[in-house]
Amino acid sequence: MARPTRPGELLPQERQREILQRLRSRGRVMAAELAAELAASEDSIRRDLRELAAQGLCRRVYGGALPLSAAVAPLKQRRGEQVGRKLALARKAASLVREGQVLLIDAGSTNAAIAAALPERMGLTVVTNAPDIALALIEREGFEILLLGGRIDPHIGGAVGAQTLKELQRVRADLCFPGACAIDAGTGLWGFDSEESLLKRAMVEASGETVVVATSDKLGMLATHRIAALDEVQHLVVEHAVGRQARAAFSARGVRVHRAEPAAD
Amino acid sequence: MARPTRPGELLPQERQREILQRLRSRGRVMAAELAAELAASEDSIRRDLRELAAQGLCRRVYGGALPLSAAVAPLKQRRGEQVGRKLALARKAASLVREGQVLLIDAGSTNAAIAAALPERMGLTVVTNAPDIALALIEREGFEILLLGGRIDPHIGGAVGAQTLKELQRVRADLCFPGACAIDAGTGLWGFDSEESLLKRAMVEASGETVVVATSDKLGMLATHRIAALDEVQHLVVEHAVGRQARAAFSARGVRVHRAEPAAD
DNA sequence: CATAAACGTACACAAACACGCACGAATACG
DNA sequence: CGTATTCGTGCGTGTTTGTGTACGTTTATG
Repeated sequence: MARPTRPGELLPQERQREILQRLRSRGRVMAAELAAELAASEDSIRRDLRELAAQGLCRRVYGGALPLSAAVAPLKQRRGEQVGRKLALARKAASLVREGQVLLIDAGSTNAAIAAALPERMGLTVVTNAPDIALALIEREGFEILLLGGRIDPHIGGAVGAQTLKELQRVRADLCFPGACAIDAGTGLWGFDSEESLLKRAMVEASGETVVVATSDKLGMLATHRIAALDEVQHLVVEHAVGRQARAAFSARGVRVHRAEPAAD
Repeated sequence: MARPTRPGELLPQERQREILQRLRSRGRVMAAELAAELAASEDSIRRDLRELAAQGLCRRVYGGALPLSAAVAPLKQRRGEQVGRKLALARKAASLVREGQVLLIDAGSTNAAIAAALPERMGLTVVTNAPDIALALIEREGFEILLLGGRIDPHIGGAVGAQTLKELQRVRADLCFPGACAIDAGTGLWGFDSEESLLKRAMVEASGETVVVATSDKLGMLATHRIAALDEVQHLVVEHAVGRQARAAFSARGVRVHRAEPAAD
């Protein structure tokens, strides 16, 4: 393939702009990662990095590049324990997504992390009721974004209520990420808020498969509002530390359990 | 084909205007793509691009052209650009809001500044199609927020299209802030993008009063898509530097003109 | 110290490009 | 009314630019 610019592809300058943006928001970029996300060969990525470094816009390191020590602050914030764990979960969850799928992503900080971890240039369509998730995806590229409207609940950070429910019924998704719920191997999926649970229920119904991403404290927990039975949940993403027994309890009931990588740094 | 003007064809200037518009709405154009869409040879397109670049209206790159990095710098930067000027405008615009009103706020960096300048604890309801505006208000307190759903245009930074239009029709607002448009004392309000303008038009219709907040470059400017006549605009907020004559042209036609305080910065 | 991944360089190829030219149409002018 | 001029266009020419591949070198890691 020796074509400089193909219809759906990125121009070199666009790619470099994209790299700089990632550099700012993530604090680091890796060549192989960029190659996959920007649909270019590692060689082209390396060429870009070389140019950017020559312009003094980044610092090259073995494996990728770092910002010019300017935007270290966001990286430090990211180092927070909770955030590190969520990042690992999010990465695992994002890895379940396949080319061209339609994703239904609920509001919530864990789901926001998942959205941030989604690969670009895979022709993904994201339907969400959360402004922060929509905003994060706008600032990246290559996503078809569908916003669910309605009255916003400030505590949830997204639209809920009848209007949202109604809009949701016009959507069919492949994969659904209902936000923070409690999940129990015997009784299924539970939510804490009435209206919120109603919406999550509708999301599960509107999707082919459902992925539950659960921090450890949500495992084996019950709550007041029933969202779905366990056989409506196809995937469960848990933290690395979750023991074999706990995982087996779910996989025995037909749920595919995915364990996140141990939080690196 | 060597005829300058053939019945169905575009004049060079028309073509260039068309290119600029695409550049605005898509964030990039490619020579081959334009050639197909505008029914011209790539050579002509390249000539156009060369001229536009010479005029400083775009940046040429191998394969096509990009907006002048200022315009393309996704929201985050654009927001930070003319903060001083926009802040002054936003403050003035926010001062027009009265207790308990329902506001209809379009997407755009200026409008985001207005939303940020809105007073809390006034029982305001904000209806918006922009995730960033919704998010900013969630993080404050005392606002009732209604999100308009629909497909999101990444360059506009908000929902547009048929779905959004439909949802909008279920809303009545007191005050409307259509985002960055061109305004002319003779012909009224104009927009740059077709779908975007359609939405703005609907916003104006759904509101009791309309407030146009215009940076100086938008005054007396025309564009391709008509949004509203001048008698549908009740308020115009302009920068401090705008001269008496320009202001009089509007106030003579029944528009209340508000001048922002001089930018402090 | 062995090994694999990441890196840089050199090269070939195709797309995109700039330039010059000729043609057709509209306009200007005697 | 005929001729000259101007302008935009398409086509051929050679050049530039970005990309992938191949191969040797450097770097991190156990």
